[in-house]
Amino acid sequence: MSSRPTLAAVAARAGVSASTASLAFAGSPRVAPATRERVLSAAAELGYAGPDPLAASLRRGRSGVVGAFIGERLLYAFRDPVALQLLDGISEVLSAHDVGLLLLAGDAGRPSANQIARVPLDAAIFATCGLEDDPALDQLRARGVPIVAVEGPDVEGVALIDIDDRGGTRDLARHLHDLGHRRVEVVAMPLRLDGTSGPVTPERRALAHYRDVRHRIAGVEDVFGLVPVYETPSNAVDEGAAAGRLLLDVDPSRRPTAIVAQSDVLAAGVLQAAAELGLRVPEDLSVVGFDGAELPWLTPTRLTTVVQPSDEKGRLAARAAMDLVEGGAPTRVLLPVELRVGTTSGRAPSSDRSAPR
Amino acid sequence: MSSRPTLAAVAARAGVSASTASLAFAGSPRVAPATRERVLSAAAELGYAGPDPLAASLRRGRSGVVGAFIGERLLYAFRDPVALQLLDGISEVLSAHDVGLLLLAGDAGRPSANQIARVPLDAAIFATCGLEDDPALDQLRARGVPIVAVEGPDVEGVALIDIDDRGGTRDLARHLHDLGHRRVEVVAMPLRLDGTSGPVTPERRALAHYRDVRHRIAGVEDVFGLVPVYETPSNAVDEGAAAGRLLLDVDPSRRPTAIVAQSDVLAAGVLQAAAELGLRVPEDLSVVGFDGAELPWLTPTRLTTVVQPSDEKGRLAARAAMDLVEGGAPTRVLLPVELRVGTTSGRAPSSDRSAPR
DNA sequence: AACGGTCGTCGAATCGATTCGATCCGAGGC
DNA sequence: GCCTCGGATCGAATCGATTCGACGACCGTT
Repeated sequence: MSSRPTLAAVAARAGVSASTASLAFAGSPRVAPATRERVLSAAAELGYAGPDPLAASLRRGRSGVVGAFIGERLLYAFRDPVALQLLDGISEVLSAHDVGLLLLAGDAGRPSANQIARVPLDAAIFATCGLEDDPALDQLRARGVPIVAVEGPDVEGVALIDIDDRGGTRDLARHLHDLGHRRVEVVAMPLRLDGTSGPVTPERRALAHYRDVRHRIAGVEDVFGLVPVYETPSNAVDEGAAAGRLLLDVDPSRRPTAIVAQSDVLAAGVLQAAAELGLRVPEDLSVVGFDGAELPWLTPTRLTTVVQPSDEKGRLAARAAMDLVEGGAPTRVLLPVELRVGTTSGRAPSSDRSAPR
Repeated sequence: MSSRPTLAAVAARAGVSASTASLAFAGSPRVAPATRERVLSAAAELGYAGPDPLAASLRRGRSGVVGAFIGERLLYAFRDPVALQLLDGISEVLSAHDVGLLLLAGDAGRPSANQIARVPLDAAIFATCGLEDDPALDQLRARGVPIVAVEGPDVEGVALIDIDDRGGTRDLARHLHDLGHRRVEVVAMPLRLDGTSGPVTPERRALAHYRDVRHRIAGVEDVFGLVPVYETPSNAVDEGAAAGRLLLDVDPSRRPTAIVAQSDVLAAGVLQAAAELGLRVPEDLSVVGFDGAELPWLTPTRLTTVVQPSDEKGRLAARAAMDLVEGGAPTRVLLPVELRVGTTSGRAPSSDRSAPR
């Protein structure tokens, strides 16, 4: 009936002071083994399960919890294999430090200000959201919570983990160019999460929230100049398929010979659309993706893509977070990516082919 | 340079007592609007972002954090669409209460005792793990943390959210029986997470950790009696495919005419294996799943399956957790499921057919 | 003018540990 | 026999808020 026993109660029963009991639980070498034993068995008798994490956190000034901000609703965010690997990497490192991982994703995709205010965070990782004007960002900074951004907002005082989106897409584009492709179109991930889809206008592009999306467009343009970009409302297979149908179901003379999807998931959708329309890949159409995600159901097709180290990204982000907690200064990292040629890219159809280089 | 301002500092600057300042931040109606204003602007001037969650939590005795235990490593757990929906449901409800969701999954799949001890939890939800002898369970109970189990451990004092696994599989089995199937085999999810795969012996079955797996076997046996059960090491498409290859690549006279996969994900794998072996579904083989998961890449195939309300399960679990936090008594819920006949089940091949009933 | 009732503000106790410097004790050195 | 040293334990301050009962002032009654 009475409330749980406290450290003081245990100490009293063991005949030691609270400070000693605390030391005993912390496993300090300054307490004699025999004493520790006494304390521990007193605790067992009282059903004391160890120091209250809340009280300990308050005193220590650390909560042992790191928050991960997910830009979308959980359900959608984790359909993305890259987001999943990222989070897995984060979780792996945090666990090793006995630190908890708090998921922050609201109903509308964005955690409420209230929620952020109530939750004790040692650090925050912006995992799949890239808003420089995110209100949560200011809120956290005001509170003095260290922040790590993964391909996220590039702001003073924030640690940054980036991958070479632009270089990677450039390699991809060059690969296609070498194969003789000249009519290339891009299927883009959302530029911001407002449900918009369709051809991307310059105005729209100026509104882009996500740096990776911008960079992945820029990489293609480095090689092909201005290309049509079609924005999907969400990074999902079916949206890729929908975009694919629109771009491919046109007069063959206007049909692109290659599609650069900004993610493997979108690319899978485009492949699906191509199959529906009876287009052979890569004979009639090349499709390339980005991420190097594991999509077992794609077998035996192997997507031409750019492999990024998603899990390493997560691990680095978590380590950066732990570093900041320890008082380290924010750093920036740029991770390399690697082109992986699969079975979905080939020479441009002969009627369209230009002599390579 | 100096540390963050405290409530006391803000109060001093506003010329009120700490208690009043606290009331002001809490939005209590007992504080005069003018005073509240003074406090708020004093806070703004000092760069005070609101009461420290840790201190507030300690005093209140609530941390505003609910933990979700994931039985596996994040990466694998969330490949399962059902787990994802479950978590999404949980997240939705918790967000509405301004409560944070802490993911507990260790490197080896199991959070370390240390991690659990350090993290302040108001309640814990056992989301995708069903161990009655989980050490974490005892640890949490000792600490007095309320627990909700989702198809999880059935223990005194724990709230339980269950679905009708047995009834659902029974419906599924009856459906197959009505179609004339007599040689039926089960592809099971892991009975416990130790990497084992292969035919399930009675001894193995006794070791089963997961109630849903046991119930889903029992449901089939209610109709067909003892049937061969093949255990997969992990609930994933490729494991389903591997199992499928083994069970289907045998002499046609011994080949099952129907396979009951314990999840849609496994069923998808079996379908893949069947395709590789040139078996037509449902003409040569019927395949049924469980869950009613959304697997967009399966289109246009529609799996015959049992639909369970995964998201509702999550929402109920979260509500149960909030209830327990408020001091409510643990309850048990059994959610209904519904058979959904798709395109993957049909009459048993004529050579095998027995006259239905 | 005394009194009852509100409304707003304040004091003080409390939540449950951690931690640093001080203290105490016995053993060993000279 | 006295002094020192080191290991074990203890006291007291502290972390930063919340909350309840008390208190003072002001208003309207009778």
